[in-house]
Amino acid sequence: MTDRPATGPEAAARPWDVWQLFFETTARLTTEIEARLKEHGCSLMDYQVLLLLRNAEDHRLRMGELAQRMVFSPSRLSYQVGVLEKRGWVRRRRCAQDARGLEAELTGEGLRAFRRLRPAHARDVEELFLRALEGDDADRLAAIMGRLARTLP
Amino acid sequence: MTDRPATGPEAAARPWDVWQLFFETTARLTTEIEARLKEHGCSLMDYQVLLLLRNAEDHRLRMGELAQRMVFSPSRLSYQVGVLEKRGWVRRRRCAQDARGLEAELTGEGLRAFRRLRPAHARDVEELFLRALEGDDADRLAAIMGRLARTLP
DNA sequence: CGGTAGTAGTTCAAATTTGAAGGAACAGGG
DNA sequence: CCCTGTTCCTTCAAATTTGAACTACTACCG
Repeated sequence: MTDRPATGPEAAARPWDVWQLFFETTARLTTEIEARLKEHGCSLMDYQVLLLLRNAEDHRLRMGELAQRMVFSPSRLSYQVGVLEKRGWVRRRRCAQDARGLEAELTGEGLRAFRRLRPAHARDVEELFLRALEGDDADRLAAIMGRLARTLP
Repeated sequence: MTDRPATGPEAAARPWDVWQLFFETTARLTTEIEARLKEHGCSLMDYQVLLLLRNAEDHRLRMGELAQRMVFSPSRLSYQVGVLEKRGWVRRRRCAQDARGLEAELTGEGLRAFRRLRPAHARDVEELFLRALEGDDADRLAAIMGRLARTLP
């Protein structure tokens, strides 16, 4: 008797191995996607900020909101927006409702940059991530990620 | 007719949404696990290096091999091992077979540190990751990650 | 009002990460 | 043996990330 009786055509994965595989694969995947995007002069985090702003109402988001969605600390977001601002892709505006707050707003230049970067990045994600998902993998993965997200604090 | 006909009880996930959810959830998960591990005075990358060395033959690995498995650039690994070395958890030894190379070796101190850290970290991974996996989620996730890994360059 | 606690972002120094450049050792012709 | 090209790792400067202050403003209570 082993601790892993064969229960089907696929042997059951050991929980800890699943974690390790998940962790390593995630790192490899994002590293590769990042490397390809950088050839076009943009980091993955730069791109994600542009994406979030583009999808936002009026192409703007409060700094705090943006930090939440990027899973960034406040200071990291502040730096990140600073970089994009210097590049002319984003602008900071004081928030009308709350004078403490700021909004990051996508500039026309930023929107053009996003549109320019999107095709290549979409192809990279398609090739490196989506293409590997077979059958209902995408739905299963989405369901699993959704459960993980809801469990998180 | 929409572009997403209902094909079952669960609506099909849009590919791009799956990618975004995967990306964001991964970030939240590792950020939280990292934060908890750090309360015990160790970063997640520190821990991963200790883990790889502990599982290696003779508790040693070539720097290059370690870099590959950590998905680290050579310079990043060099720095990381330097940190662990200063802490007394790892030692560098010149490689006998190839005088160009070095091996990172876990010290007794390092092994003790690993054993001290493991319980809490295992609980964190259990609570934040494994607990959210229902039914055959673990197997499916492992299969998907395996396919992703094999697709990567 | 005035005081007090809490919130939103920024800033600064220290730690980490990146990417280019360099030094030493192997490999394999010529 | 002596080149020449390659591998393995380190080093250095610049860019990024962290975490602890710090500033300005809001919210609420007396």
